[in-house]
Amino acid sequence: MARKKVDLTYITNDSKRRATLKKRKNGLIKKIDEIGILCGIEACAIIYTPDDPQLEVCPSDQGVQNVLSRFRQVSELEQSKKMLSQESFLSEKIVKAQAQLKKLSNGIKKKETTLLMFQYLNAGHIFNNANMNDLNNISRLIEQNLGEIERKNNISQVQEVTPNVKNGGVTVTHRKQTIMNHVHGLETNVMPCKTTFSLWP
Amino acid sequence: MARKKVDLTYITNDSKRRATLKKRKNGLIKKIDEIGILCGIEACAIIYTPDDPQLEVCPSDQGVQNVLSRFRQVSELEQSKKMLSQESFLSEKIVKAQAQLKKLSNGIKKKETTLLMFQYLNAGHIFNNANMNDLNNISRLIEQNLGEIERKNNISQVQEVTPNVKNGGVTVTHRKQTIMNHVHGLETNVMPCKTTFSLWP
DNA sequence: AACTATTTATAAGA
DNA sequence: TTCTTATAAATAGTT
Repeated sequence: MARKKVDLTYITNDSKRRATLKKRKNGLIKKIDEIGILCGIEACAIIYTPDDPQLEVCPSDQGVQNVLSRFRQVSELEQSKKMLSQESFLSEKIVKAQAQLKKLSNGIKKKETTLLMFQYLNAGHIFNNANMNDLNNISRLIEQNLGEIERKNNISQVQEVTPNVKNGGVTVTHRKQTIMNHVHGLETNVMPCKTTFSLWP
Repeated sequence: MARKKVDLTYITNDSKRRATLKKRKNGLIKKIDEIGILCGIEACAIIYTPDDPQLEVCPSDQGVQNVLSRFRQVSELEQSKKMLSQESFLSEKIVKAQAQLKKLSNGIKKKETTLLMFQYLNAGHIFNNANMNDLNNISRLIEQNLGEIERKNNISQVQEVTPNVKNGGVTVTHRKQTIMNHVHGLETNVMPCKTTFSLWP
């Protein structure tokens, strides 16, 4: 918007294109911030720039930023020592991480924002993986069953998958326990986040 | 931006706020579109409006739109018949869905976009669930191991979690198989997507 | 990175 | 609400 009407086609000139991207990215950040504040809604934008490996976060929610940087630190740490697999150590880490997250997520709004950020981070490293549809199926599945898992903390009964009308779902006690074992055994083997976004909550 | 300088505070007047949201939302869509075209990058925005349950998708990628609507149809279908749990039927559905996705994801770019969309849809229904941190941990874990699972399609060896330097990871053959059982047994018990976004890829 | 001539977005008004 | 218009804001080209 200036000096000349934009013609909406790919800018082939490299430096010109990078300049435009920078300017418009900033404009977009501002707009996203504004619409959120003015209209009292959650808004964010993702700009995927393959060449520029920078992850930006709006300074509006310091809590989320803290979570993010902590998350990234853990990712890097685990990347360099992938071999750690002592269950006691790992489950201790999970408990700590959960406590931190719970502390940060006192309001539902904050919770939602935090979740979004994790989703995007996740998307970042999943991009380098072919099994996205599998992952999607599995995460839906697990999400659905986690609540039940937590309620029945002491599971000893070995049971097969059977319909359970009262629950409006399926009873999978034995299998759920096995999933939890997985989590505790492998949680910190985090994939490095090779793909990056510009991102604002 | 007009007639008066905006003061950046929440607009308390209801109709005014809705009007502003509508205008600025449109502006944002346009900007997102433009930056993507001009700079040749992937860009999208999410605007979470609790009251307006509409999921918008830019008409730029018809393929993604198709996937989305199909995905939503499946979600609704499964919501109304949560009880289906015959493994044969379900794994057949998974195979079909995977084929569809593969067809749509011929380029990496398209693949990335599709994944983003699924992530957001996911975020939508996870919002109504308290276990987001658990889910995040688990999905990272599973994502990491799925590639290996697929390679070893016929797993019969029962093995405990042991360090495996050659893989740069952990051998979890038995447990992985169990996770796959879960997937096949429960995949279509999809949570309804109660929360909605405005969304553009 | 800063500047400015313009275009574009939009707050208020009709 | 939708349309119009005066003005603020964003930004293309320039330095």
